[in-house]
Amino acid sequence: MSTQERRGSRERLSTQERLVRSTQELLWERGYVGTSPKAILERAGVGQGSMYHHFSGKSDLALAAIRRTAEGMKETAQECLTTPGTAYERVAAYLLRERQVLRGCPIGRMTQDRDVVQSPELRAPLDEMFDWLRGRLAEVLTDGQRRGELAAGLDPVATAATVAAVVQGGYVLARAADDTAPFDAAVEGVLALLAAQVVHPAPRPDSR
Amino acid sequence: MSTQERRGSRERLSTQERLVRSTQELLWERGYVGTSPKAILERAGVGQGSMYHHFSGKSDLALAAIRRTAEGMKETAQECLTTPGTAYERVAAYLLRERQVLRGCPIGRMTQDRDVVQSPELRAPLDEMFDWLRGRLAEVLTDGQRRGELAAGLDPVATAATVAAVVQGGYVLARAADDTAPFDAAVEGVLALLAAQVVHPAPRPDSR
DNA sequence: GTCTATAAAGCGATAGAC
DNA sequence: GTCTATCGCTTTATAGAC
Repeated sequence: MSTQERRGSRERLSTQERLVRSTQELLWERGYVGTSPKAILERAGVGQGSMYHHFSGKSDLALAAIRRTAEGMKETAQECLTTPGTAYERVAAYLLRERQVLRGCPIGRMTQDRDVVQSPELRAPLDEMFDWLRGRLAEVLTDGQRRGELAAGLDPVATAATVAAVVQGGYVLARAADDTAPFDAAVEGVLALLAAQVVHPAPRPDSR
Repeated sequence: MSTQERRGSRERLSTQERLVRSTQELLWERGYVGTSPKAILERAGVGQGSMYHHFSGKSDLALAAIRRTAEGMKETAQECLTTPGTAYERVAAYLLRERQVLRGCPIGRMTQDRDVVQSPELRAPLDEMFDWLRGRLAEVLTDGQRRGELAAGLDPVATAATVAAVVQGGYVLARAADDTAPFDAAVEGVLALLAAQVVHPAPRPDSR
């Protein structure tokens, strides 16, 4: 970690760091096939030689960018899923967190890129990230069942996959409509279905 | 409609038809950015002049292909959603229909293509298709409520968006994992949540 | 480390013969 | 209608000066 990396402004970052961040942005906006080294260099404000000095080529740079993005997504999700509250509330926090819906998921979008999915190295971070996410969601749901908050009949693993899929599919529907409404509706729908699994203790007549 | 179009074999189709079908396949496999006119021509087995005679260019040909694919998807979905049975069973028929999960959704994938979503003309068929799908799913669910099969508290519009999102997101998760399991789990999860909304009439002790 | 120059290949489109 | 030839541009990468 150089001292330069502490500041947020692009100008003070190392060449390597600027390349990775530019690639992260462009992969999100245009996908792997749609992102050219030239575009990356222009956004990073460096010459072609710098890129081929630090990275072996486009795929190597994309790998660094995808790994970085996947790590960031895990951190964001983890924050939502560890908020205090019931299991339902933690899942809701994940589903309702602020998102740039019309931009879609920077990791999910990579799954539609042929070159990415066909390369075991480039696909690995996606696989690992979604696997982790489903695992964490399942943990939260299992935890809710143990505490008696959620119905025992609920399948935590299947439900976790559903929750993750709703988010990814919500992005797809929203981008097709050029409108965030379908995303919000999909989230609202799954939250309502999940709410029906919340166990309400019988109200005690003598409770204060 | 020429007589040639009646047969299934590629050889007997018109040049125009071969171009459209080749484009449909390539858009599914490689997306819009990843599909070159050259690749289309090679798959269709025609020269470059033929393509520019029948279509104004790549985007024009893509428009024809996307419209065709969207129509096909509507027909397939409609078949599932009009099967005899309860509302739950019809939604289940849609969710559980045979799919080439790892290939993803040919329409959903287009939402990750910058050039497609940024063109109102190319995006229109996607928008229309998903809007129609959510509408039909909502109709089936509303129908189920009217017949007393589904809980009155269920929001048909939101739930329809959830169901559509689970399918689209399921594709994303499956492609990331290079495994159909996450898709199946997501579908299983939403079906279980929906099953909890099915109203079971109180068993009549005197029933035969 | 970073730059510019160059290259071979592919891109989307056009021209014009047949 | 269909073909081949060609165009101007971009892509990904390499070479070599500084």
